[in-house]
Amino acid sequence: MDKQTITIYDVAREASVSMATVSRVVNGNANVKPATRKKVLDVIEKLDYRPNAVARGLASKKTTTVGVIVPDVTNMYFASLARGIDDVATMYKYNIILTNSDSNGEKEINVLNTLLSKQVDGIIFMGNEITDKLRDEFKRTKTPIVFAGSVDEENIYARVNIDYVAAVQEEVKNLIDRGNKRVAFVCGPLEQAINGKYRLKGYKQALKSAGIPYDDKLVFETDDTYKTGTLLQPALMAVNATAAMVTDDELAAGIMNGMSDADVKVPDDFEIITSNDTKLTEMVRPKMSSITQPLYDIGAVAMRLLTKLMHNEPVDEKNVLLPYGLMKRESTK
Amino acid sequence: MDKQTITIYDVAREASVSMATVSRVVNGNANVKPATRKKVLDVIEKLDYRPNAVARGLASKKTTTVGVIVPDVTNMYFASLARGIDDVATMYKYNIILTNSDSNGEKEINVLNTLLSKQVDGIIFMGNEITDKLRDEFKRTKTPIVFAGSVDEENIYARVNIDYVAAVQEEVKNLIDRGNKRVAFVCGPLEQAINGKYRLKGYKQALKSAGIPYDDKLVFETDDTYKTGTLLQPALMAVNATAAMVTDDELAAGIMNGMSDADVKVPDDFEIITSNDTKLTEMVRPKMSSITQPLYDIGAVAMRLLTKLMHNEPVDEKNVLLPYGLMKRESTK
DNA sequence: CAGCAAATTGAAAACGTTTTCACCTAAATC
DNA sequence: GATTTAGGTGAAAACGTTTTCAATTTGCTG
Repeated sequence: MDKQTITIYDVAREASVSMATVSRVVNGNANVKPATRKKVLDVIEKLDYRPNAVARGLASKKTTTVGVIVPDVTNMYFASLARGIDDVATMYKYNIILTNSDSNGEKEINVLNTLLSKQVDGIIFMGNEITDKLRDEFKRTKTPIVFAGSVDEENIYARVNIDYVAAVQEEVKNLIDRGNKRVAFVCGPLEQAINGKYRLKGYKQALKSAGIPYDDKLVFETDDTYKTGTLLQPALMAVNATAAMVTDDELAAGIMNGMSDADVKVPDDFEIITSNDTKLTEMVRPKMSSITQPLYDIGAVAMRLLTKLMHNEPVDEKNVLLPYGLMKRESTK
Repeated sequence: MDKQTITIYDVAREASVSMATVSRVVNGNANVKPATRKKVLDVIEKLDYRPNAVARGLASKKTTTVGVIVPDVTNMYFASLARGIDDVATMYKYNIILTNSDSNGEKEINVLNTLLSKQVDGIIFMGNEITDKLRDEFKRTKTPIVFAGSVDEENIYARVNIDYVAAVQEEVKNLIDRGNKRVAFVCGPLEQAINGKYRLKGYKQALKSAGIPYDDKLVFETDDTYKTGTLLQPALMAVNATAAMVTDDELAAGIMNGMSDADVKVPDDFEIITSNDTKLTEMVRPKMSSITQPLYDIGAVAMRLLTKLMHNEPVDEKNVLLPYGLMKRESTK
């Protein structure tokens, strides 16, 4: 007894109808007489027939599978998006092939190509540094692509984000209004547009509005890890920063713990605001104030958008911006 | 111009060879003359031919895709396993279809069936309560299945875990040796064998060795969430517990923060040990002492095991136990 | 240089569906 | 009751590969 030996043909024979008819009842096609529908259904039940999705995919050119490219599921930010994606994918009868890219351009290209060879019906991409080579690969395919929590400066692809510029600007303004003259900006790689072009822009705008000159000594480009954060305290002190706007929660947690370990009191001596509002913000002490993002929803909306694209439905706005908020907790005064 | 219109047939024609030969070079079959191999390769390059994995799957009955059933990727424990799985899957040229089950029996069955209909070559299952119905579904298929971080009491399926009984026993013994007479056991659902049969057993054994009678008032069955943990302080105090062995890191973090918020000092007034050693343990203050588990490796080894099963290679031991450790941090004396 | 084994190729049959037509029936129209 | 019309149905052709088997070529052996 092999894997799955009962085919549509067996059902057809047993029910004395054609394969076409079996296919119709399996697919809920209306044009089949109730009596024969029942007959076929009974045989399907009796034989325990399960349609082979691969054969179906070949014949119909639809796999009901979408590819999801994510830097690292182990990062709670992305895990939350992924969960939102999977939930609405399931809702629409799709499955997701999940791949970790480590934000590595070469891996991203490889993974994209294997996803395409597997004939996924659509792709959701997360990752913020889109190299020219990757962009070229994107352009080669007709398969719909949407970005989740990732910007597209060239305004080609559908994407869902929050307004990073405005959010950072607002938070940095608050920091300045509270008397901080030297606010550090601690971020992931500046090559990533989300940091280098958007968040940094918000930071600069806030400074400008407040009449504070931009000082690049206050900008700390990191690799977004907790560990790196824990090591940053001396450098931050060295430039006399009294607050930091941080672009990643784990990184921010690292900074905060580094401060505490060096007996710098948060928020009294140093204020910290983070950006992703993962559950980490609540678990850490003091709890971290954060820009709030609807993480799950970003994924969910991205997937919903993708279903529209896959079904050739019109989408009114390619650049969807979900509302953000500002959550004051205990790492700010 | 559609999705991907260049087929193996086009390549064959252009290179004036048969489809069979093209198939051979694509699959690296040795039996093809170097000259014609080069000719074919050139045409492939020129036409930018990409094999259609779906057609390939239908013809070969191998999809190079495995299904992964996980309670929730958003939980760092499972995210880490998933990462390990994906990395070795990639290494062996497999992709993973990732599905969240919320540990819901019905969802697990649905998801299993759609994975099977998609003809995955293997399945990795995470989740600890295996209902009879689910077990029946498992039995219906010849597709190899391995459990990751999940026990199989019936000893049917390959699985990779740590020795939960021994680990818990050891840690609880330490707690007792340090003078704690009343050690609470705070766990997820006891229906889950990993809690109800393994960890609880370790807890009981430790008590017994120390000559302490088992008191079920000290056993707290929860839903494994952070939030629930934060609410547990009063109940724990009410039964005069002075320490707790906790089965989930987020849950433990909740308990610890709940204690701190109620001015119960950890570890001086209350000791806490957790079980999964996710990076959360280091981020929280005080840092949590934990049983250490090689999370990534559990996933990686499970996937490696699955490749063996899929290739019909012999596996020496179906029940693989990876080494655990005990990491003292700051939540214990 | 005949004879045979090994290496290289191609034709065609799977693989298990969906989908396009054409055909047939039974109901509806006049 | 002849003529449409629409609903049901089946035959067979896709879909793009792999794989089997036989045919052809090539290379050796003596």
